[in-house]
Amino acid sequence: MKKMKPKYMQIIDAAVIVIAENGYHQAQVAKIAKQAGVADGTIYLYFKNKEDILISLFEEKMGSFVEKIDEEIAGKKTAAEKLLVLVETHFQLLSEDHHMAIVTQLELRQSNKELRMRINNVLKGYLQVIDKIIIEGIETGEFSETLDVRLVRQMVFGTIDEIVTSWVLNEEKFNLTALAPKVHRLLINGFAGC
Amino acid sequence: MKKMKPKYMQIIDAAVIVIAENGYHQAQVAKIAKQAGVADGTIYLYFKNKEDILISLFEEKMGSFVEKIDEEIAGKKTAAEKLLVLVETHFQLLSEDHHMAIVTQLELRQSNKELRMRINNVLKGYLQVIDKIIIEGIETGEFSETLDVRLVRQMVFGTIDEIVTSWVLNEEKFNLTALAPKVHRLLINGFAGC
Amino acid sequence: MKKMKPKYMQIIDAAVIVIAENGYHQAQVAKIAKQAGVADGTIYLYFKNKEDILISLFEEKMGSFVEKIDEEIAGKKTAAEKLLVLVETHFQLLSEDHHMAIVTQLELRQSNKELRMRINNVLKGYLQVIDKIIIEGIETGEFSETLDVRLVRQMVFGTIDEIVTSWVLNEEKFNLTALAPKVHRLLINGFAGC
Amino acid sequence: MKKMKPKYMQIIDAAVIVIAENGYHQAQVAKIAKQAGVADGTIYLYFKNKEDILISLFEEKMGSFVEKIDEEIAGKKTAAEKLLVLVETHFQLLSEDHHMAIVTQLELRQSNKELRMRINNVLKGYLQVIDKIIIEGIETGEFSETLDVRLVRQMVFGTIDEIVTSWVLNEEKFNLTALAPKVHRLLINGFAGC
DNA sequence: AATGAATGAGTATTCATTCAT
DNA sequence: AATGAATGAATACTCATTCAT
Repeated sequence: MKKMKPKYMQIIDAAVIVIAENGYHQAQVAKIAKQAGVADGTIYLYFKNKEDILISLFEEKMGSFVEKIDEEIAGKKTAAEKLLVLVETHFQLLSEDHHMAIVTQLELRQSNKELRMRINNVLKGYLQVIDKIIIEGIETGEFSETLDVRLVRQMVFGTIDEIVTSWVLNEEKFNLTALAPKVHRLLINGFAGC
Repeated sequence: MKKMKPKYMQIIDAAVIVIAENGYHQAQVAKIAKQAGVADGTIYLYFKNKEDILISLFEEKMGSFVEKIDEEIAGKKTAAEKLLVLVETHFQLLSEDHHMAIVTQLELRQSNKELRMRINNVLKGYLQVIDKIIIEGIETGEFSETLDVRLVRQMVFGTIDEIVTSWVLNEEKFNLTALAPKVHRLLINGFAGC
Repeated sequence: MKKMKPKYMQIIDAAVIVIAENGYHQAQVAKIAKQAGVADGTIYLYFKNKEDILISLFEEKMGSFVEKIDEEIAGKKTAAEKLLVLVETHFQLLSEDHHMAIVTQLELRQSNKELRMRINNVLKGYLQVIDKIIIEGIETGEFSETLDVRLVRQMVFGTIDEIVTSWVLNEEKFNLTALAPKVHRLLINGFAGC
Repeated sequence: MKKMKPKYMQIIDAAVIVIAENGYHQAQVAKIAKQAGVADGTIYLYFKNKEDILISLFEEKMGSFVEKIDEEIAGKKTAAEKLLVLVETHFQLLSEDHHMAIVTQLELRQSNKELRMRINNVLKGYLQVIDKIIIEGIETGEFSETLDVRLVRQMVFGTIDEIVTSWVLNEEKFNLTALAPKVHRLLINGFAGC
């Protein structure tokens, strides 16, 4: 399995650094190879092409992202609590990884439509985690039983994503994680705050 | 004033079509010129460079977008009503303009960071419209007085944007405008639906 | 006769200024037109094309250059004296016209081979003045009767031209005209200075 | 050291041929690459940009030019003899290399001012060879002790250059090398031929 | 497995010239 | 005579990918 070979992750980590520091359009394969300490051609022993590096990067990172969130959620009882932990952990993980925050929120979005659709596919694993929480909340009666799960998921993800992007664009000047409870309350209660 | 010259809008409209149909990275100046029915060089009588076409495109379209939403909102009394109209009109306008929907939700996001920051600047006008509604709602007591305006705005915009993008990615298979009331209810009342 | 029309010289004078101040390759027709205070299209009522402006420029300026030198030489008796006056006047006229010095020594040499051959043709009038002095000197016995007129003319012109070019490249920091007697002595007596 | 790689000189030699045969402004990079038998992109592995090819071309060729002249001069005793050999070798080397003659006398002068000043810099090595001869001649008493070295050098170079250019413009119809003794005598003795 | 030299397709922009008014 | 908006041909350079070693 190629993922076991040390150079596989070495190249992916190099890609994150190069993209974060140079921007998507300045992240040439040669630069990634240099950062990874391998020859240009070596890249192609581990990845089909440049796009494959980016997809794999997203898959690997998003995979462990979802794993960590799953772990954190596991112990929580109510759906509301789980949602809070999801928002908190999402904010926390990106706060801790400056490079990944830039790459996911800004740089990877410059990829072409096709690549973005494949990235969206990877994202589905995360969206399912959100869906599960919503469905659980509806079933336990915590959330309104009339909720449209897809719409709610889009509200949750859209809100979180917009806030994180804004935080990155503002050069991460404020404490993102601290916002989690307020965001959670907004999502649960809406404007009314009933 | 350059905007009065017919070829100015002619080129911008051509750019929208070419970008929507070919994708951002396949939207060569020559293609835009051909679509607009002018010579390549004529483009440069009206725009400084290619980037200037894209900025101008966004300014012109976003300008009339905000204008139309402002008009629709004008007659409404409550902040909640205004918010509904905003969501409705936002959905409506993009539903009516297939090409612009693709361009704003998918293609223009592939532009480089600098261009995107300039686009964000144009977007501010729209965000201020949202802010005004929120502030009005707080002042009239419709909305909770503890709301963090920025966060709320990010929830509103992030939610709308995510829904529209998802609609475009799904090839506009469902009726977007019809979702407005449900989205509005979600934003106002949250999951609880009190 | 087109040369009588005021705009003809107006455009030529504008070309000298534009070329001197912007360089040959930055001297666009539009810039010359603007400097001359006419529309771009008007240029083509007086000149066949851009090259024709440059040829005409050189013809007009070189014409009056030769005329003035002829006048100065007229009164002199010996060939040696005439040669001194020629060098002196050549230096003097270019010292007085900063723009023309730059245009003739640096900028016009960047034109293509064909244009340069046509310019060389115009130059022949000047070279004949030199030839006449040499021939007269040989006939009066002032100069060696074994002189190869063409070679001597090339030495005279090559020397003068190299000195003027060097003076322009040095940003005209020294008094060019003051060099004339030394240059004259060198040409007449060579290194030996017998 | 890049100069050791065979393709470096291969490209430079191709550039000389392409420029000589097509003219400076028709010497596209693609043409040079084709003539050199390499891909367009390969050019940029050896040269920073097109201008760098031209500078390097001049440096390499002028370097060996000066070397050869230095070698020829080495065995000669008097300054006058050395001057003769310099003129002779200068004429000889350009007679032997039709392409370089065209390139140095006609084509390279069409480059822009900045490139020309960098070329002038390379030329300084040659001018110093001339200077050394003049200074030596003054010190040994062969030449007048009142000579202005810079002026004399300009006379020598200006004369040689003008003669060679004229020879190239006349399509090299006469024997250039055979002129050396006459040119030498002219420079040494001037018109008087004492 | 690893290398890195070589490849070659692809594109924004300028500017001399024209011609309808 | 004069205008100036419109034209469209022409070109250096980058970088993902390959393949001989």
